[in-house]
Amino acid sequence: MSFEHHQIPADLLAWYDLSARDLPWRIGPAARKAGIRPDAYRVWLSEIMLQQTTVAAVKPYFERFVARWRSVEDLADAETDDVMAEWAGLGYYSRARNLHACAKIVAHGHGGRFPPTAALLKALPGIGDYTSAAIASIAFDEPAPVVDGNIERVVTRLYRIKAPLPAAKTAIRRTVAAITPTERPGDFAQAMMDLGATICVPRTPSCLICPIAAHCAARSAGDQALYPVKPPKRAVPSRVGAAFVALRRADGAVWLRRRPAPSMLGGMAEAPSTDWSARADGETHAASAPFTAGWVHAGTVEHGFTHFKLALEVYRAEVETVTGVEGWWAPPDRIAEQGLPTLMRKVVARAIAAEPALAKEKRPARKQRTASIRLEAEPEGSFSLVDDAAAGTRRPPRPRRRTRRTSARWSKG
DNA sequence: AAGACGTGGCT
DNA sequence: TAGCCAAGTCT
Repeated sequence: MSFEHHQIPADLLAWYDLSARDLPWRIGPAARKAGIRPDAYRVWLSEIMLQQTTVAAVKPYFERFVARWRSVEDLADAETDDVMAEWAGLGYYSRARNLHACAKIVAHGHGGRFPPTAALLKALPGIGDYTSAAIASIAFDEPAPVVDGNIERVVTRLYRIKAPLPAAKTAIRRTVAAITPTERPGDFAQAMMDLGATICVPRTPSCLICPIAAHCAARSAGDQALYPVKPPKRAVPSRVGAAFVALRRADGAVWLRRRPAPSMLGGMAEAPSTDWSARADGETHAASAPFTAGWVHAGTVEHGFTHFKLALEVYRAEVETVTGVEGWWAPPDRIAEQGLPTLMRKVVARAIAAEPALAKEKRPARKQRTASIRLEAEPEGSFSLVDDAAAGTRRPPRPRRRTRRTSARWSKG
């Protein structure tokens, strides 16, 4: 098989010329061959956003970022809180912090130009092995070995690499370096990623239409499903906590504060919440309310993170004002601008959807619809309360069975 | 160097 | 449903 290695780039690039995905941060293969290079700012921004994140999720964020900040200098001059708020919902928020730090270095330390080699790029915050190679090859034509999850899959199949990840990374990188062409290295990297994303997919790869099936050892052996070999996953533990949503009686504004930078969701806005502990009960929640108010249990929000599951008990209270604690009021029509991560959007949505305690006493008990109600950020920046169960949206009916929770009323002290 | 770090879509 | 997975980086 090895005597055919030199054919891989040619066959793959021929396929890419016809089948390249049209993405907002890309220039097409035709433009690239005409000597046009993509804007390094857009390449960098897209690569940071795409870390562990799907293309579909990234697209609207990318469009909003480049519309708001047209250059790396613009982004460097933005307020960090604005950058964080614009990032809200994309996840892995240290990326946004590093993004802004990187923009400042490039704008004020490198004259607004990204350094053009992988080695130099890798010194910048948020740019590691993959991203440095991707930017260097796509924006600057350096034949740096680009290795992401797609390419790991493609290469372990091409060469039947049986060593489990991540130990196999060194061998994979060496292999990618050996087949990366000096002509069109950026298109080669993007072609490999397109192949992994559309044909050489994890479960059932479409080998019949693969442009490099002829060079694939796993395809020959028929064991392509075995690669890449990965270690078993650890079970994810559960944590619990409570969140407190104060609503200003006058206008329905929500009291928010900022989470400390180095923590989970660091630097993002939140409705004040307790620590998220491995084990806790109502007593802990009560003692941890941020201030005294008529807190009423409004339901539970469940949220899955990478390394733990979280169940947050949501309490709401209607108040005149708040004193003695750090934070700010977010008017109801401006909640979308506050930079609430998805977990906290769920929390606020749950609290707003909960019926006021007084009304509740007058009405017959009604089943809670915790998971069907959500806050949705509209593209224009508005923020709407969506009730899937009532609105007749044509989502497949979700199996919903939720134990009715009694509203516990208590106040601090 | 293994674990922290988000979220949404798909099976 | 519950798990798996996605253009990784940092410590």
